[in-house]
Amino acid sequence: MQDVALAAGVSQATVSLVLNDVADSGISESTKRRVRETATRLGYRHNAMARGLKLQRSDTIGFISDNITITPFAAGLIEGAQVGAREAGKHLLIVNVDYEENRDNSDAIEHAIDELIERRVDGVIYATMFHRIVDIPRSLHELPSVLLDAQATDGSLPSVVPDDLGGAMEMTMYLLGLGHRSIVHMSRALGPSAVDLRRNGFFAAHEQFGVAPLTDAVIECEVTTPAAFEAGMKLLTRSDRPTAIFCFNDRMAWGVYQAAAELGVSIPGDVSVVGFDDVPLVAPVLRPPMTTMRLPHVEMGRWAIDRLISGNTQLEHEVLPCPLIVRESVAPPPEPERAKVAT
Amino acid sequence: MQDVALAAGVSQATVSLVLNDVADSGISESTKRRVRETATRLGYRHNAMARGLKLQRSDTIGFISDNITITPFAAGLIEGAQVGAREAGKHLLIVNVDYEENRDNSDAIEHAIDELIERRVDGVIYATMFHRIVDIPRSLHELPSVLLDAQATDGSLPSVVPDDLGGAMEMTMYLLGLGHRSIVHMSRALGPSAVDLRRNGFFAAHEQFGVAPLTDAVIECEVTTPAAFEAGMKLLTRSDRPTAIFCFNDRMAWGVYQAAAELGVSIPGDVSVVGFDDVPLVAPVLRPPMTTMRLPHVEMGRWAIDRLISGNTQLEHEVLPCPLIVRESVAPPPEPERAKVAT
DNA sequence: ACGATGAGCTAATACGATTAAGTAGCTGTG
DNA sequence: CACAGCTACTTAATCGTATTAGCTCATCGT
Repeated sequence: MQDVALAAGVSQATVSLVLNDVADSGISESTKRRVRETATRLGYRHNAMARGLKLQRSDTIGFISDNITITPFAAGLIEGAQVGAREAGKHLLIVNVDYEENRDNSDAIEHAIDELIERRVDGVIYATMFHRIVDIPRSLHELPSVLLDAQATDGSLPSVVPDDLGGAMEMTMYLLGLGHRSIVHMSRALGPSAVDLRRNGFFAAHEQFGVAPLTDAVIECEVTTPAAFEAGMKLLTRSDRPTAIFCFNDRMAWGVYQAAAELGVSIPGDVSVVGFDDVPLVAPVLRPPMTTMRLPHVEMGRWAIDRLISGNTQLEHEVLPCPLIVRESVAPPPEPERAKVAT
Repeated sequence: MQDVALAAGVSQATVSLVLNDVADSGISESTKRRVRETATRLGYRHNAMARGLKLQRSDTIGFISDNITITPFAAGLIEGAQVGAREAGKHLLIVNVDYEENRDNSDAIEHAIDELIERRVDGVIYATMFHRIVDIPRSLHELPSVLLDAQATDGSLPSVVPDDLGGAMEMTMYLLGLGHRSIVHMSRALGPSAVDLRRNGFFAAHEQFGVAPLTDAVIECEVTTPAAFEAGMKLLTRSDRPTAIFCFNDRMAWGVYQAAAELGVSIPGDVSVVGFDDVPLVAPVLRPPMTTMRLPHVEMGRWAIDRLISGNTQLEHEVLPCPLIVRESVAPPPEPERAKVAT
């Protein structure tokens, strides 16, 4: 700026006033033009660190996430946040932290937060790739923070999560509404919120509908396609084969698809199969395209950043709806063959 | 720092020397301890902006990428870069830019680069999600930059890309080596480097092996699972059905799997099917698990960041190998049924 | 002719750190 | 006892910007 000032024959202060378009600066148009020209000619670049130092803000938002690699979900969360940030003239400083369910890595997280604080980020988004409940590192309270796809054990921070409960309810109601009365929920052992909530939604829908769930309505296995395939093989060859299978997520549903294909069981003719998450590379390209619940990742990312930027200090806990994506894997239950007693 | 100094009864400079562990600072152990204690007690935090201003560096690397959302590849690239950055004490400032093949968005990219320069990032990684050739915005030359999964039209920047050519050759050689003589390459219209290179590799392998490729060895369709399914249906019902299908990527290969299932064609019994990319959620969980080439995303991300941090100014063009991941979708070609003339 | 007014700009300072150059006090030496 | 040399600090300049109070000068009204 000093150089530009010298070359344009004005003071450094003038350059600052001109380049920042300060209202009421009282700089004449001709000077403004001259300054701007010189700045471009000399290839002047603002120095965000100096400016940040003076202004006491960085226009940067920290984004801490676990295991970005493993899941296809990170992208949506990041994109939502990114777009919102750009609109507000902010940038995203993304830090990835490895997370394993059994390993305590709070050190790594604390460290990441410390570094963000040193950079004087305007706020922090703490995102997890699966909806779950987390302990909040103390230092997160030193600055505005929002939880993304997670909730605090002590509820001490605002957060945004998908409506797993409502989504699972809606999906189950949808199946019940079509006449299904023997629905199995294929899921994993309880633990992460997403698992618990979806299962609760499954039962809540039955209750609301006034239909008793099957006695062994839930079958558990690992959350992988091959594991779900194995489970599906058993399930579909049972004498009391259910008419609909509601899978915890799309990956598992795919496994059930594979089992059905192997056994010559038709979807949705013989059995309806639905998933959850709406993974773009999977759900719409299965044959037949799969009905599932969409996880509002982009919207959640957006909510988090907007919340942070708005400066709202209220302790909110936002639950965003999961839209039902109807495709072709669901049909009314097949007519029972033997007894067509009374229509 | 001033506050800490006051509270500890020393000068601000001393605090700086202590907290930065400056060698030969000649500060006594007792003073050091006292300063550190006071700093902790007062909750002192370094100010990265002030430090950056003074030191003229930000310890931050800009990461520009297109369409982070659409592909499952971004995660690997980012993770590799992230890990390398952390080891070097740097951070990643990630900017996402929308990219559509037909839309010129160089403005958005220029803008993103400008903002990174204003933040005085130590360098920029410019990543694309598909290996292709890009025009380099002028401003990228103002600071150290590396191209990730892309090459410059004018070759003016160092870059790292996967060995699509070599990978496709290796895969084709593998099939040829097993005895396959009628191999079809299912791909899309020429354009992006990945497409061209893999196709070239396919033909180069034939040449090197001294085997003439089929006359209509390449069939083109859209790069989606459903499109590949349609193409696969046609291909597998042809009278001169090939013994092996080498698909441009895993998504397409999946479509061929679907077609094979539909037609009762056995993989790999009747036809061998291979893909490319090794998409984690797809290739290993198909039935049977699919043989494919792994794209070294994490390694490329790592190479890019290391290259940037090393300060090496040489104009390198790194090509990283794609390992062949052998699973179960390949077998020797089936014995021809009619003519077992001369073994 | 002269003070008031306003337009158009500048000088000075602060933001929070790093670091080269100094200084005060002590010790050992010839 | 003078002084070099060391230890353990401190002083002060500097990085690039934003901002406010104040300065200069031309113009205007009376």
